[in-house]
Amino acid sequence: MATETELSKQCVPINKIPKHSVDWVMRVLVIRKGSVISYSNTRHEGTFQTVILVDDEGTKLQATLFNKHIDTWKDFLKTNKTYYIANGLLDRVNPNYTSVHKEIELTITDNTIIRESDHVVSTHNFSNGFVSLEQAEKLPNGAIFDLLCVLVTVNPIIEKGDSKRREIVVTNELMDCTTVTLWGDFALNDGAFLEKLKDDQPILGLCDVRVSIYKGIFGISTLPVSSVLINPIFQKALDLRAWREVIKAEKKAITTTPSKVMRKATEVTLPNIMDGTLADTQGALYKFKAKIIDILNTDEPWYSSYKKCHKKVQVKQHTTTCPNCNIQNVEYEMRYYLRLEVCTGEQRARVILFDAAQMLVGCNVEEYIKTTSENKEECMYYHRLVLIKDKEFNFLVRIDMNNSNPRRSLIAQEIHAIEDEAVIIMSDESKSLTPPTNRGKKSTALERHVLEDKSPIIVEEPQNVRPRRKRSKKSNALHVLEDEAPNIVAEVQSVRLRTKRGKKSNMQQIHVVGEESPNIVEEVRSVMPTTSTSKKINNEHLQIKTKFTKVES
DNA sequence: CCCCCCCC
Repeated sequence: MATETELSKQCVPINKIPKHSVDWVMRVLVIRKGSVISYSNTRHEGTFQTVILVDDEGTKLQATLFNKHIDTWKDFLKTNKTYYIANGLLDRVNPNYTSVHKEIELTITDNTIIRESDHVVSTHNFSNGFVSLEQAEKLPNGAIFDLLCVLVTVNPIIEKGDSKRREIVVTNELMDCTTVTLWGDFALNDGAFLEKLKDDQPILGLCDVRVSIYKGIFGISTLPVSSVLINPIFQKALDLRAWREVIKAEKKAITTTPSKVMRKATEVTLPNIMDGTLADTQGALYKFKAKIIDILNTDEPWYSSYKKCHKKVQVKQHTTTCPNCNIQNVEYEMRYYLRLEVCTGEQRARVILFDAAQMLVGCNVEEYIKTTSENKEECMYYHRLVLIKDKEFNFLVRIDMNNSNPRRSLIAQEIHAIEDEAVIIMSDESKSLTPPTNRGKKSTALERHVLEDKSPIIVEEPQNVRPRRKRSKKSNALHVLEDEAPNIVAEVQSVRLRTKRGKKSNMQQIHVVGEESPNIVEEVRSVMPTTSTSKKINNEHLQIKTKFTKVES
């Protein structure tokens, strides 16, 4: 048996292995180990298992184990660990199936040697391929890409016949929530694990997922070759995590940060809106700053709304009527209806908030009615509502043309305290999108898309929120390289290193996985910055963010 | 030696 050093010397990057060669050694990090799947077709029946590997160059390769090999290597090829693999069958990809590598895939044979390694596989190149949601949104339907995002919600699994799916909702600092549909194994296993973790709003690295546009709405789906990385530890992911920590420290719901529509809306002044100089385009949205000077219906900021037309229903004894639709016994629900008096200088206006009232109050209307009816004076939501008076807000409104009221009536679709936005909004949409490296890799059936950021408006690159590790003086070339690229250092590792003071850790994690024990949840928690650390990060982050200048959209 | 990618 070859020693680790010997194996190490023979190691070749995946893309440098000569075609048809059987004499090679690769060193790879496992980013996914799929479930064991049974199959039966006209030719064969049996079981197989798929593993996704990545090497130092960021090249991904799919490995398949069949039948007895699954059991042989059951304690090997574990997610987040590094292995030497030698003497596998490197075959051309089957064009009928998707693959993570455009040309080759690996089959584990009787001759295959697999050995666990202590080596830390660099995720530098691998992490370069990840794009943000706003970059992903520009991709055409069907494009395959790697995404970094923050998990917001996990919906229940839906099973229809043999098909299992589950929707999760993700976001990032500049995007609205986006739905990712997890299929099969991803819905069942990864989805269940994510559900446990969702309150921590983990950062997700979704590898080889696909753009899936339905009815014009941008969405994302997993493929059989996708991988789900939970809390990846490369720099891009840490940057996103730093943003999430800011939001958490501010005790804000990640979903109530200003939406993309809000950020992109044309900014006008309240007099502009009220004097009729703006084009009366139906449905046009305008953004303006104003101070709330009065809440006109503090007592009951809601109404009974017919579920179909949203107009107010009349409830008389046991019959409900929608005067608008002229129908009786209609189904209705309570809906916010908050009327505000706002002003900018001398200019006053009335603004109505329907569902947007939740952004001010902090809970849905049912919760609001319930808690205020129990004890209004002790209800935190009521207090929050009352406290909006005399504060300045950014409003996103549409002008209600159908109102019989001769005064223009403004309906707010979104509202955000200005003090809040100063913290959250960074460089707006122009935040420099770090151009992804041109990997140019293709999956078999579908073109793998690499975004070309032709003319990025570079405002200012954020500094690393985490201090770079000091360069070790006696380190060899590889170590220096790693020190210069802190994104390849596992956070789990760095946390341990900090506590263990210089003891070499054998951990190779590039992310926190959802494979097995519930201890992993604890692991995630332990990795989370402590309050003081996160405060520090926040401050640094904040300073960086406030340095950004706003650029016209 | 292979489930092929779905759905709202």
